[in-house]
Amino acid sequence: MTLLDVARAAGVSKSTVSDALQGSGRVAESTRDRVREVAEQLGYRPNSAARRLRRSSTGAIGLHLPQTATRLDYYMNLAFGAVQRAQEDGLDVVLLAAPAGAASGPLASRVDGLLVIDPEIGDSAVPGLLDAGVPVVTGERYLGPSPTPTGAVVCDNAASLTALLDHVQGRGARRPALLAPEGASAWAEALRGTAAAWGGSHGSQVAVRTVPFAATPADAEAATRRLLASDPAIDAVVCAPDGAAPGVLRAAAALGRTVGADLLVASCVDGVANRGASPPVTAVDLRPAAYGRACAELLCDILAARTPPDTVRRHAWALETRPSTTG
Amino acid sequence: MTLLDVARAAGVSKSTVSDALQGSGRVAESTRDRVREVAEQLGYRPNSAARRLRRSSTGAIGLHLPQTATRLDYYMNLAFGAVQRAQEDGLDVVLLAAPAGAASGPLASRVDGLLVIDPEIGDSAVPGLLDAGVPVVTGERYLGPSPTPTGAVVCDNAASLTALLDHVQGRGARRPALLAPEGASAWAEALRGTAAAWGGSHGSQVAVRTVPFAATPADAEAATRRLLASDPAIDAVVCAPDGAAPGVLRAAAALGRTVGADLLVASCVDGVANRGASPPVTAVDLRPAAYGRACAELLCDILAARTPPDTVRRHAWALETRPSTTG
DNA sequence: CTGTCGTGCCGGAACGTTCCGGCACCGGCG
DNA sequence: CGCCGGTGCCGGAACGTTCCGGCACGACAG
Repeated sequence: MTLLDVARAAGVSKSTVSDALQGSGRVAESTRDRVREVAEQLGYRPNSAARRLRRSSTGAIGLHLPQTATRLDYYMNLAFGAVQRAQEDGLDVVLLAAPAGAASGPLASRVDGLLVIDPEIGDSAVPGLLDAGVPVVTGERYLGPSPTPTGAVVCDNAASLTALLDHVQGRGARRPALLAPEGASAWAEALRGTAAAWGGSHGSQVAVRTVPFAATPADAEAATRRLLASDPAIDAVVCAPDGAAPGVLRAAAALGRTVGADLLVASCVDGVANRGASPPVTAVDLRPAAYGRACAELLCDILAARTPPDTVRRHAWALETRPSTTG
Repeated sequence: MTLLDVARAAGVSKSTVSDALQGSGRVAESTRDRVREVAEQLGYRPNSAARRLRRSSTGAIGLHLPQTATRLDYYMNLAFGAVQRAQEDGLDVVLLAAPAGAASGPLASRVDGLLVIDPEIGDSAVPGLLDAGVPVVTGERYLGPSPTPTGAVVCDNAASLTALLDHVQGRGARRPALLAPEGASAWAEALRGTAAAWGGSHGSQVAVRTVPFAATPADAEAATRRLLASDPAIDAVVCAPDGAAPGVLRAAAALGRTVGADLLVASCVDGVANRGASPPVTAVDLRPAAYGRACAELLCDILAARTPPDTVRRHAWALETRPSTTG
């Protein structure tokens, strides 16, 4: 079932069929309709390999997630959002594993563009991806040296953490603390900077402790115990990493604190762990599916030359207040 | 940088270059080495579109995950395992979102084969995938009508649940209960059946309650409260869904039970939620990354005609005993 | 009636690879 | 010396698409 078959059936040439179906070229409207109908009826499906060869595009984009992603449902949602958006432009999304360009073929001939989510300095695959010779969109900025400018979709982490701190202050907290992720990601940097700035402008220092980028509840529990032991006046804990807040709740319970009353708890990343906790935990909803969609959309726009390759867009977040801070 | 460029540089014809690099055809070993060297030095990368067109294969496989997967890090691990294995055969993995063959092109021209993980009867995308005209490997069996036989990698869920029940019995439990997932998946069916069988052969009925396929801790907590309220003699709870076991722990704590002592808790799916819980929860480790790898490997073998398309393989699990059952 | 222009369609050449048939060459045998 | 089989390499066709140049034809102005 090729273009030629359709052409024969419709009594026109393959060029006309191509033009008719593509919407390009000069084709009479009547012919176009007829061709479309014949193609539809014959169940014609363009051969993507031939199309890609001719157009010298691959019809696919690559998606790279942090190695730690294997733990976070956040990235799963993001991935599906990206797939949905890419699909609207007829693009496939191929999942990139650790040794990106190594074993398999060259990236450039396999994808038209790349989505690199939360690129960390320590991730050895990232430089190769940024330098693959295809347009790149990063989710959050890459803080390392970048050979070429890339597009990016960024969250205003400063604003969201500020909102969180303002919120707990509004609920009576006087000495908030932050469990910040380690690592040199844009996210980690922004949180630390914002905590310091907020402390400066509000007169009360924010106590900052470091936990792993992909902290487990156990990590958060241990960090919280140490934190509250060293400074019992802490009356609010903002736990940055996804899924770790339940650990804060456990530590609070163990230390006889009442979450929502004498200890407020919040998280910088919303997720099922926060919604399902007891009490449910106030969090910043980064809306991962929409975020993935936004990244894919930007890349599609860049590929279609609808926007310059170094475009930066913002992604909106929302504060979800729950009993862990509202009592 | 095409085959022709390499050919010119090496002073041979494009056919010879192709043969030399592919390892096919009759080429003198010396020529082969020289061509390889020239290609390497020139940084030649085969154009995948041209290759695919000529070979009429796409060089990619599709991966379909349950819609509920967006919650489970289990599937994320599985996906990465599959990607790694596929990469070893030079295949890309494209992520398939909900409306699989609808908006975008026809599946058959985009992928050489399909991985359909935990296919549920209720998933409307599944029949189309099974019927896409390419080899399919399912992770766990599909219980609905299948137009053509598919390959499958299965876990012995009966054996693993039996092992779990035997384990808690060995630790003194006399009245175990199961929080089984709803839905018509092979996994759900196997668990229910096994619970009934185990109860029959051990003289003590296993109490079975249904929770959502992708139950939250809150779901599990509520179910456990109802369970223990209706039957206080229950002394072990096996919680099937991934990530929900912490809810069982919360319910136990609220009802004054001591987990690991007068109430044993275990899960049918291991994950970070079990390892990081307090106390850590005994679980069946399905080794998702290895599982994904096994699925991809089977598909690769089928595509390479190394094994028949309806091959079924087993995947090994391991029981991880932790304080929630060992005290 | 002739020249010009625009519309609608077509033929053919690419895109880069694989693979088949065939040619030249060489050594061995009758 | 002529024939034959095998080895090593090559040319060309094909895969299915897109896109460019061009041709035929009708309309319209001069």
